[in-house]
Amino acid sequence: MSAFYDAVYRAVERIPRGKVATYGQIALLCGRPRASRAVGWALHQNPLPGIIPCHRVVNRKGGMAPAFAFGGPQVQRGLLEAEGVPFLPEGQVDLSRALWTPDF
DNA sequence: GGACTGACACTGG
DNA sequence: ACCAGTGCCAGTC
Repeated sequence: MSAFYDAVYRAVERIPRGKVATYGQIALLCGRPRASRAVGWALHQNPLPGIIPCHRVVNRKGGMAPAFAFGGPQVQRGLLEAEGVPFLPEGQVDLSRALWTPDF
């Protein structure tokens, strides 16, 4: 387990309820603006399910991975909707309103 | 140590 | 605006 992993998990946990963040955002918080892929890797490992809300992490399109883990995209959508995240009829997150901005 | 892979992002046509 | 190609980073073989 590398420090980068910890940084990724820390960033993901920082995402407030009702908001979502893109892999790029997480990578930026980790100090690697171009490590979006590595972020996906870290989340794929997901050694701490339950404390790591991976469902709050989406790609820049607001969608999700084709092979999501905890039961399928439908489950993620349900979790996000339960948190108050606005969804588009296309089945994607409305990044215009739900994108988390690490202001402080 | 080198090469391939993977839940992405960006630029160019 | 959409499709294709390239770049990035960390992990695993």
